[in-house]
Amino acid sequence: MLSDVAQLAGVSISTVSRVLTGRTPVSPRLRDKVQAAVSELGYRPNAAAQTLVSGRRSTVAVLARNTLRYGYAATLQGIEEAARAAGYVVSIAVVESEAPRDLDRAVDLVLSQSLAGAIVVEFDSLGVRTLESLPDALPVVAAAGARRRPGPRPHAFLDDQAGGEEATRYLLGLGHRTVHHVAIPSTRPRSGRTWGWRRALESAGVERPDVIQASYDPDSGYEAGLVLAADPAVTAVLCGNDELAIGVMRALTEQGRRVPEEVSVVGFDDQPFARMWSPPLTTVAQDFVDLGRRTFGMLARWVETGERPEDSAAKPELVVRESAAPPRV
Amino acid sequence: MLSDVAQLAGVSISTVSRVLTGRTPVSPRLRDKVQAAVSELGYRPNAAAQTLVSGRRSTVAVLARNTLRYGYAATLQGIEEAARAAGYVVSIAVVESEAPRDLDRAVDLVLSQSLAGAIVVEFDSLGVRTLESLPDALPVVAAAGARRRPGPRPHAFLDDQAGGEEATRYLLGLGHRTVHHVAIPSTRPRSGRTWGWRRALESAGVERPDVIQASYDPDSGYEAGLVLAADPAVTAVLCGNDELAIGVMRALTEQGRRVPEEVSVVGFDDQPFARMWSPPLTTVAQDFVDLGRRTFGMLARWVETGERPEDSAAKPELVVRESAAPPRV
DNA sequence: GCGGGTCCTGCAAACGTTGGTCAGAAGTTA
DNA sequence: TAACTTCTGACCAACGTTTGCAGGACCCGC
Repeated sequence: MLSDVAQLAGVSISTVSRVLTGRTPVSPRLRDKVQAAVSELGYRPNAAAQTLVSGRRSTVAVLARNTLRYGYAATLQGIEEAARAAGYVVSIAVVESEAPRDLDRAVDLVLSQSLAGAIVVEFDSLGVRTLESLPDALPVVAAAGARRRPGPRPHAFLDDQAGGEEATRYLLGLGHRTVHHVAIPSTRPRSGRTWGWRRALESAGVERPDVIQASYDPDSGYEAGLVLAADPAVTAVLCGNDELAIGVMRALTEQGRRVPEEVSVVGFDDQPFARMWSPPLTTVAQDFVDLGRRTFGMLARWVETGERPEDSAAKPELVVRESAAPPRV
Repeated sequence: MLSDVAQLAGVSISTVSRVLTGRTPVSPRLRDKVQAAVSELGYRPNAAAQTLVSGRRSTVAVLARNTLRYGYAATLQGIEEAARAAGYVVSIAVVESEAPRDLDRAVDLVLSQSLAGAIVVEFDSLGVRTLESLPDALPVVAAAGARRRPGPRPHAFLDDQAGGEEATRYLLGLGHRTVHHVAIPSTRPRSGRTWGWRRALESAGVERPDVIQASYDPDSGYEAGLVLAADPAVTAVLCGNDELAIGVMRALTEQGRRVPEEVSVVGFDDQPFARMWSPPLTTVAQDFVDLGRRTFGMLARWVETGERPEDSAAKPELVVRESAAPPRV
């Protein structure tokens, strides 16, 4: 309590407040006395009272479908890191499922706080819906996987379309006739890695196989791998993420098709285990931690200056390791 | 603002407050009018004002060394899930390094909020320091990896000592003469998986090799694997976590020692990729998500009833897959 | 030594809720 | 129909801070 400090220091409450906020000059003599009293009492300002009167908010909420999967967790880490450096607290709310009540629940919880702003991790279609259900008055920045044209809310994104294109061109460049694709669920139809893969094939004038739709998990990659293994024409596979890639590779090797000698496999994300796989996984590295930092940076600037930030993009990078090779002739 | 709602509904501010808090009965007629006004205006109570006057807090902070590594992220997920269900918001603060200023920074940020309580993820030695620097007045529960005797603060833990013991006995039971161990950094000397491994060897009356000390990462497992591979007497290795295990396996196979035919490897944690490895990894599964839920449950009960909770424990479970086998005769 | 200016300090009013107290209305019983 | 009980609704203080305003102390130059 400010009044206890004031009493111990023998000054008025407002002087203590001024010393602590630092906005108004206070004479060195009183300042020292106040600081001594503060540390003697171990005083901590009451956050509720502060935001009530000053309107200053210093927590930002993160809404995400998941916090465990690598991309989400890494983005969250980046956000937290940047927020902590800037003196903001970050709170999290996961949107459990597609069910409207789960969305409402998460949004309610988030809005029940006194927020400076919010970040939604828009790596999936639920993210898009989440973004829409937040009030317009709240500054919200989205951290997105795929590039998209500027919309009502600012986005920081990873240009995974460019990544998909690059990886596909790389496989084609190795001499493969075409590239198969095991896709993660996509946010919107014409964006993302799948679209990049498609464009690369088209601009190379090459036959485009059907997309094998999967989820995010290795199991689902394994299923896909089984159907791929059954088709002798398959020599190169681009997977929507690294988990899918290891599932695919597992199925392939179990069916006696060697990677990369008979089939090349490329992943996406460059999760920590990717380089430890056997063979070490060639994959498209996405810097999620940096995405998180950037997203928070945009939000903080918005909140502090009042200027709505521009979208920001970063290009993923192909990391060549050993799971892809030229086809056997 | 409550007054806007009151005006629109044609009632007094306190009536609106009564309707919203629900503590005092209000006639159905007015209640409906108020609720209509609330939804028309999209009114949300001001959280700062509420906690200021009522003293009710509904955010819990989580302090952790890391949020990306599997065990931490999964624990966090469990905490968040339970908290959301109970209507609490969770905020996170990572303690970046051993440096005191990083600890202070995180603790300051956490304490700058109006907290109901806090949880520290005590999987490492920094966790125990964090626990110590939180004020005694704040309800704090620790989520710990290793069993420990009851201390000043309540703990929820995973009994990884039992897990380490079981895994070691399993390898011995397969016929291995002894079991080598690649250890993660430990919180305290006589606890955890390493201690379990040691006890299992001792009670089997078997020679105990030196511990190979590693960090948490595959690279460090790889280093360890290299020294293990050079020693022909090594036939079974228990690793402190799954990342270490894959690093070890990679080094082993690179050096021409086949897993599990020549060397058996067992991991710890059962991360999602473990069952997709080749060979699928035999490992000690720890339910971190459940640990998180339990920890939050303890904290919530404490906060709500005022009774300090008892420690709670869960035993990990050995998941037998294909990376361990009887030694060649 | 005095007027004018510069700093500093303290008083008091907010910020948006909650919840206790009290008055008045409605319902019930004799 | 009067008196009594039981609710319902209005008013107001309080929560712990920040900050505009005004007055007090001190310093400088004339």
